[in-house]
Amino acid sequence: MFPSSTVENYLKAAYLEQGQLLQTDLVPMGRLATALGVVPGTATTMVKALAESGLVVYEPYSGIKLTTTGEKLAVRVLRRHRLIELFLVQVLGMSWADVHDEAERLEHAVSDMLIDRIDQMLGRPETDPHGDPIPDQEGVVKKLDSFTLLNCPLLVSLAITRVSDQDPDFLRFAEDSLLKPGEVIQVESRDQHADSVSVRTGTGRLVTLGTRAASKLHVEKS
Amino acid sequence: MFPSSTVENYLKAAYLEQGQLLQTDLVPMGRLATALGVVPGTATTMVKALAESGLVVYEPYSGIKLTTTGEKLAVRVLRRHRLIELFLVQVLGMSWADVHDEAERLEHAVSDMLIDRIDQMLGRPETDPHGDPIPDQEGVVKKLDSFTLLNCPLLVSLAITRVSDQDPDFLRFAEDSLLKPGEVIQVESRDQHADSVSVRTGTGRLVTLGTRAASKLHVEKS
DNA sequence: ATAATGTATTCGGTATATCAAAATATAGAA
DNA sequence: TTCTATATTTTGATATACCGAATACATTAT
Repeated sequence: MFPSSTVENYLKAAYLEQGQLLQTDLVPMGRLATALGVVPGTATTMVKALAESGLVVYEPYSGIKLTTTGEKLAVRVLRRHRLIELFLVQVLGMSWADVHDEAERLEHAVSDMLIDRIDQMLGRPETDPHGDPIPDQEGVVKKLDSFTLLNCPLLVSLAITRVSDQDPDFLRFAEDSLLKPGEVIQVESRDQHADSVSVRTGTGRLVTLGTRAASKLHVEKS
Repeated sequence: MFPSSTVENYLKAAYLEQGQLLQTDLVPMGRLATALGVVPGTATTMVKALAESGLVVYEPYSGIKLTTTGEKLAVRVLRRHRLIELFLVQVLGMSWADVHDEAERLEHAVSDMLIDRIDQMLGRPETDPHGDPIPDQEGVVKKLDSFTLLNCPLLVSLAITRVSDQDPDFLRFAEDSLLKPGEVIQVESRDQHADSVSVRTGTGRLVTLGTRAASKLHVEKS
């Protein structure tokens, strides 16, 4: 059968969590439950059903890992989500700060036919409004961006490529500070003890960010 | 709370059925169940819940009627549905034959904000691709069209205003026969015994329809 | 090695939405 | 009026997805 919205959300969450794991390759239950906004017990129950359907591998007390099938489905959901986000910004003129929530619901409702049409209309784009890569029809995801404001070289011209946070308030702040993808900036200095990073924006304004925020801004040499 | 997709579908179906009742003003359970593709027992259970929530008035063994609240909700769903259909045709270039099913899912996923943007982008349209009226923001539905091919005058120039069937195959047939909304035609003759109606299309071609099909084509003097 | 801590799992329940089949009501025919 | 056909309701189950609280496990600190 067709995966329910809930199943799609579990797979998507597992995929995204998997992408930012450090040591192991298993996503622990707690992470998954938090990401989905459910209590751990619910995640356990659901994950067992997903394992039953061959979408994840479940190691009790350790965590889960997507199977090839599960990953394919997750990537397709991500493709829909990101194409919709870009469509909403480019065609409907919505703010990049608001498109995430809208896409969160639409991603489960659009047909493959419609998504392909949108993809075509947008010219087969490679990234969404936040700079996240859009998987292609075959499910291939371009893995790029090496630097964040925390580990990039100082005093060289850099272009923002990605802002990895979906909170509308943070996104509006980034927009107002000229830190949207595409903007050119330069990191002036980092202060280990102050836990901060100072950035010179395109207009010459100096913005100081905490490392938490700085780690969300990805750049490449420009 | 917010109505579920299912509740929205029940209200929408009730509204549409209510609109084509003849004698009574109560939609019988059977009609509702058929429209929704569920067994009668399911409809009964659900309708009791809807009555509990004050969305319908339920008369056991007779049928249901939407309350003011229920009707408002139904009309809002219909507004979303029809605006989406038109958007898919006008902006995404989809065929009018295919947009119904797509809209059927999207209508439950779009926000009011997005719908208003779409409405604005389309120039506050009054009808969808099938000629059905689009309720405005306040929920006012323009009730028009008086004639169908079954009761319109013969041998006068008429414009198709509405095609009241959502079956893609029928819609494709109508399109191919130049019987889409906007097309100008003329009814040549009706034959009671043959159960048929003969129509001269814009190109001078003669198309003969059964009364069942003819009743789905609405016209106005042009 | 054992206790304490934090994470996971299990268990008993709930809400929503559905079906199949049995029971019952209504309306029309005999 | 009684019978019968049709429509409706009731009943008992099922599937999905969730919560809260009790329990079990694993790891870390003592």
